Order: sequence, then C-alpha cells, then structure tokens
Amino acid sequence: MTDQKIPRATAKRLPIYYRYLNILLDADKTRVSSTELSDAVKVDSATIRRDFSYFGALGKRGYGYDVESLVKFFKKILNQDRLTNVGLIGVGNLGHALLNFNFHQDGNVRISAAFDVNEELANTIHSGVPIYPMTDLRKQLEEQQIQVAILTVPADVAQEVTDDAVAGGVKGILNFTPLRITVPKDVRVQNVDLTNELQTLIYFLEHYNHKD
Amino acid sequence: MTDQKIPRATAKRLPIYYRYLNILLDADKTRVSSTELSDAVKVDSATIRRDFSYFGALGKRGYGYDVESLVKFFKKILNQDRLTNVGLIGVGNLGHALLNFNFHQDGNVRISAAFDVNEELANTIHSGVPIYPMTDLRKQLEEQQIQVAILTVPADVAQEVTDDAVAGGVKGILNFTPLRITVPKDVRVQNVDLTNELQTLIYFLEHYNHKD
DNA sequence: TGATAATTGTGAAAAATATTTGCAAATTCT
DNA sequence: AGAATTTGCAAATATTTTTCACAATTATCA
Repeated sequence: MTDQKIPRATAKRLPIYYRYLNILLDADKTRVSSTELSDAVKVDSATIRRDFSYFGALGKRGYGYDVESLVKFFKKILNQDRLTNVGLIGVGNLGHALLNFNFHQDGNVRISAAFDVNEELANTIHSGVPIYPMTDLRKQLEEQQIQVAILTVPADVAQEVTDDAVAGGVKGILNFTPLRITVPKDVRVQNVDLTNELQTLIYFLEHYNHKD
Repeated sequence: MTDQKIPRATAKRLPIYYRYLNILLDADKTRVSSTELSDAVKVDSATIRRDFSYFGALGKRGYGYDVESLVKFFKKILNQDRLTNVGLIGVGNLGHALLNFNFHQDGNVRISAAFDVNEELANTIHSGVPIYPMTDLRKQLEEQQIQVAILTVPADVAQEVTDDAVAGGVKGILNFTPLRITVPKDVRVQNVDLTNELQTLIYFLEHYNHKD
C-alpha cells in the first residue's frame, strides 16, 4: 500500500533474512555486513543489498547493518510485531496437523478459530483452538475479524467455502486444496499444493540430473 | 535427462493441464483445442501450445489435441503411470498428517516407509506405513530403493538427517523444515516452508491491495 | 589526524525467464 | 476444391531478477 511494489523474489527472501537476523541477535551480534549475511543465507550480497534497498537505506556505509534495528525493522515489515489471527477451515488430516503446528515460532501467527462440517468436531476444542461448525464460518470470521484463512477442505467444496470466507471478510487464503479457487481481486491466494509439489519434484528428478 | 530443459513455469503448469485433461476424459470428450483448454485453465492459448511444444508435436493441425493420448502422454511425463515410493522422515505433527494425506489421488505416489527417532514409534505401523527407527534410515532407503523423501524433522537435525538420506540414495527431497539444507548438486530439494508462506501472504496482504 | 580499509546504495547492464506475435503448414469440414 | 481451423515454432517482446561496478560514506588504525 504505502511502499512501492517489491519484487516477488525479494518478498520471498524476507522471511529468510528475518530468521537469520534473529539468530544473530540471539548470539548477541551487533553488526552484520551483506557479505556475512550472504554466506549464511546463500544469496548474493549484491542481491541482499538490493533487496534491502527497496525499504530505504537500512545500513551504514563502511559499517554494515545494525542487527538489532534491522530485526526490529523487518519485524514490523513482516507483521511480526503483532498477532495475526488466522482461521483454519477444514479440520481433516492436514488441518488437524496444522492446528498443532507451531506457526508462531517467533510469535505472530495464531490459529484462533477452526471450522469443520463434522458436527461432532464442532463445538469442541483442539490444541486450544475452538472448532466451530461450518455454518458459522462467515459469522465467526466477521466477529473475530479474521482476515487470513487456511483452507484445508476437500476440493469439491473448496470454492463454496472460499466464497463464504470471502463474504466473511477474509483477504488472504493459504490454499491447500488442489483447486485454483476464484476470488475477488482484492483477495490474495497463496497455493500450497502438496501433491503438485511432489509431482513436480518427481518430474524434475526423472528428467534432469541436476539442481537449479 | 532425455528431453531438454523445460522452463520452470511450464513444469508447474503441467499438473494443471493434466488435471483438466482428466476431467475432459471423464466427460468423454475426444478432442480439445488450445483455445478451449485456455478458457478452462486460464492460461493463454499460445502459452499452452508453447508449453506442449517442449514435448514435441502432440497435436494435429486443424484438429487440436486428442484428449486420450494427451492424457496418456502426460501421465507418463508426470510419472503417474507407475508408483513412486516415498520415504517420510520425521513422524511428528506434520509427518503424521502426511501419512494419512491422500497423495495418490491419481494413484502414483505412496509413502512406503517412515522414520522417527522416537523409539516408541519405531517398529509400529501407522496408516499402513511401517515406521523405522532413524538409525535404520540409510539402510532402509537403500534396501527399498527409495529416491524421494519428505523431510518433516525439527530444524536442528535437518542437515544431518539430510546427509544420511542422501547417503542412502535419495535424489529428491520435499523439505518442510525452515532450514535451507545443503545437498550434492544431483539432489533436488523442493522447499515447502509453511511459516514462510503464511508470512509472505500476510506481508502482501498488508502492503498491497491487489492480486498478482 | 590522515591514510587505508570496509561497506553501503544504486544506476545501469546483463542475464534469465516467460509470454506473445505472426504465420506457414497441415488438417478438417462442407 | 475451397474455406475454416488449428498446430508448431521461430522470432520478437516483455518482464523479472541478478549482477556489475563504483561513488559516497564511515570506521579503523598507525
């Protein structure tokens, strides 16, 4: 919104930087150069400087970057400074695992509500997260002002559930279904298609014998 | 190996094409044109033809593509025609879910062995998959000729486990740990960093108000 | 203090990747 | 046979990402 468009490639590296910077912070390092970072995260130092530069001048020439302020900066950029509540839609196999999955290693993302069609699951609490019936999806999302949803429902209901979630105010969806859901253009979808990932992996395996 | 390098963007679209072609097949459609496909999968028809052309001349001018042979062809390309055995390393939350996860909707991928350090888990069977102690990792991978592994271990042991798996002959790793593991260049790693995906999603959410 | 070394930030070039155009060639359809 | 389709593909274009290269700035040390 405020800042200009950051390249997708850069955005994807931000969490990687952030993670390593935190390690440095824990190790009480006060400064770090792009070259040092480069070694650790396996990204060319020029690329790192370029990436950082999209956010302005974060470093000091002849010195490098101050670890603490860099962490603080990225914490803000990556919304790690406040809790983001996330809804989990579909408590099957995968959904269940994600309930237990420790998303908030660095303490910013929390699944605060889950939904399932299964009446028996509904109104119980799993891993500290209340599970609501699917019929309450929209209402609960609205009430709890949840803007991010993880979609782990069967493919055949993916679209209708999505529509419902969007109606409930969701603006970002982490989509684990193999379906390419359709959403209004102000809603962002990030697809995580595990089957697809495996297939692509196997494809490359069979057809090339090298990394890239 | 045999075929030349296919662009990553193309490779990622293959499963999408494949999925839709199967739908056509089920609906007893015998032919399809790139234009028709285009509508369905939301990819420009020229791009589709370009994509297909990497694999040779699959269609007939003036006619289009024969659905059945196309499906057959992609089935082979995507290794859907034979079972790929996969090892699951680390039966924690996520690992457990993946054991149950129906990877082989179209019947080609099967987790045939799982591994965990937990002595109590080892030597039991979960969801029909035998769980071996981590100490047997290399041996079992070798014996069962497993070339693909799903890595769902804690980050702090990710690298050593990887080394072990690679020693056991693994050529492809679906890496769920947040660590960027180091492997020989003939081993391919596909990273699935859920925390990262969520963070990136949230980042885009906060910073742009449009899809792309 | 002044010289030397380190390091950023960034314009511009280069490289990599991906899409689109345009059309000859082949095929079908009537 | 002639019109209408539709592929396959070379080449052009567009987009995205990385890298180069160096002035500007700051730190460090003799």
